[in-house]
Amino acid sequence: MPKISKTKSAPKLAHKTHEAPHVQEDAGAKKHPRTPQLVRGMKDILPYETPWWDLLYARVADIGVSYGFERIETPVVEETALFARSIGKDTDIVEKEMYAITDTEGEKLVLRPENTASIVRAYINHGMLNLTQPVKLWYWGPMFRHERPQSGRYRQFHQFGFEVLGDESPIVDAELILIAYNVYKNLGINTSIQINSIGCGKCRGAYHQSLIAYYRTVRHEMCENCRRRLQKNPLRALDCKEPQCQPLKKDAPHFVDYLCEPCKEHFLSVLEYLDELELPYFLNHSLVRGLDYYNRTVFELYAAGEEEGSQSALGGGGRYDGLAEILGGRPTPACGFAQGCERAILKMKEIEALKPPADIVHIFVAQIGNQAKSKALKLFENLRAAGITVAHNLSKNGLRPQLEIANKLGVRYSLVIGQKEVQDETVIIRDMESGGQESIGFNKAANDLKKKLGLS
RNA sequence: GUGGCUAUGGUGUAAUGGUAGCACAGAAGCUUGUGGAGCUUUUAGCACGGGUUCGAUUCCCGUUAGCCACCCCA
Repeated sequence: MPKISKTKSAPKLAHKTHEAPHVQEDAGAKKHPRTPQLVRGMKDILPYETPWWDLLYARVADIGVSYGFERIETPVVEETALFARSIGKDTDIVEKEMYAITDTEGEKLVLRPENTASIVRAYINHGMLNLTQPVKLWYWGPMFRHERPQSGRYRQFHQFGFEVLGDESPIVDAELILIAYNVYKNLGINTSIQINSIGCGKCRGAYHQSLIAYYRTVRHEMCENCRRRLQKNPLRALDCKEPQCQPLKKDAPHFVDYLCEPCKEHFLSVLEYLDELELPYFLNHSLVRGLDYYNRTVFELYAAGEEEGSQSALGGGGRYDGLAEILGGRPTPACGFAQGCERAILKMKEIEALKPPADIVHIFVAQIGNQAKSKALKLFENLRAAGITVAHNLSKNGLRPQLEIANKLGVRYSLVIGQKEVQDETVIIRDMESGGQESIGFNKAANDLKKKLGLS
C-alpha cells in the first residue's frame, strides 16, 4: 500500500477516532460500521453540479480549438524532483503543500500541485521541439495541494490552462492574456488583469539589491515574516498582505525601472499589444508570483471589482523561459497561464449570466404488470435508438407514481403499456398537458412520436 | 501552520437540565390502470470523547469536522 503523507510532517493518524468505542471491532453484539467520510479538502461533485462543470469544460475546449491549441493530459503522479526543481525548493507549495507518496518500491512520488512543469517535462520527453514551433497546448485536470480548505480552496482542485512553448515573442504573452481574459468573458465574467514584469536572471540581481536596500531603511516597520524573508526572496515582501507592510510597498523600487534593455523592450511591447487589443490591464508593481520559474511577464486575473479579495484570484500565469533548461531540456522560451475551475464555477453561479441547459426529456415510458415491464423496456430501447430522450422507472409498479415522475421530468408525452396493450400490441400515448390519450400500434410508436416532437 | 465562529433526520430549521418538533425531500397508500391539488401512514436526527449532575441533546472542557479570515494561491 502506498503511503501518502505531507512532505515534511507525517499526517496525524488519529483522524479515525470519531467512531464510538462501543461500535468498534470487539463489540460482541451488533456492529454498526462507521461510514467512511469524505477526506478533508476533497469534494464530491454531485449531479446537481456536474452540468456546471460540463458547461465550463465545453467553453474552455471551445476556446482551445478556436485559438489553435491542442489538448494534452499528463498524469497526476510525477517525480518529486520535477516540482522541487521547477517551482522552487523554498516555495510554500514544495515546502509544505505537496502530497508526497512513497510507492512499494520506495520511490518518492508526488501528486502534482500544478501542471506547467509536467507539460514542459512532456515537451522534453517527447521531443516536441521537433514539431512546428511554437507548440500550443491546453489542459484540464485535478491538482493537489495540502492547504487548509476554505471558500474556493480545496486540496484536490481543478485547473485548466494554456501553454505556448518555443516562442519568446511578446505577442505570445499578449495572446495568452487575451485568451485568459476571453475565457471568462465567454462565461459572462468580467475580469481585470494585473500585470508586471519580473525581469530575467540578469536584471533581477540589481533589483533585489535595491529592494533589500530599500527595505532595510524601513526594517522596523515590517512584519516579522517579511523581515525573515528579505534575504532569501525579497520579492515576496512585495506580495505581503499584512496591513503594516502595505504602506511600505508604495515607496518600494519598481522592477520595471531596473529591467535590462531586452526585458524592458519585451515588456513594453507586451503592453503595446494589450493596448491595441483594448484589454483592461493594470500595472501592478508589487505583483510577483509564488512559483520560482517565472520570469519577465507575470499576470493575474481578478473578478472585476474584487481585486483586493483573498480568494478572488481567478487565474494567473506568466513567462517561464528558463524552465525547460532547469528540467534538462534545450533552452525553450515559453509562456502560459492556469485558471481555477472551482472558482470559475463559483463565479458563474454568482453572476448567473450563463446557466447549464436543463436536461430535456421528451418521453416517459410507464408500465403496469410484469409482461408489460419487459415490453416497456423494449419500447424504451426503440425510442432511444430513434434518438428520442426517454425516461422510465421500472422499479415502480403503480401507474400513479410513474406519472408523478413523468410530471416532474416535464415530459411532453407519456407512454402507457399494460396487460391490455401487450395483448393488442399497442401503447397509449398520453399528452401530459391536455391529458388526452390515444392508442397506437406498438411498432409505430417511435415514428409517430418523432413526428409529434418534430424530430424527424 | 495561526486565529474567529459553528455542529440537531438527506436538506433547511425549532425547542428543552428529564433523550426531540416542524417543513421540504424519500417510501407506501387513499384511486387493485392515470400526473400537476389534497389527505393518511411511514422512513430518518442531537458529530465524537470526557466532566458537572440523580439525570446532559442542552452547561463546561477536549477532539474531530465545517465555515470564515490570515497565509498562500487557483
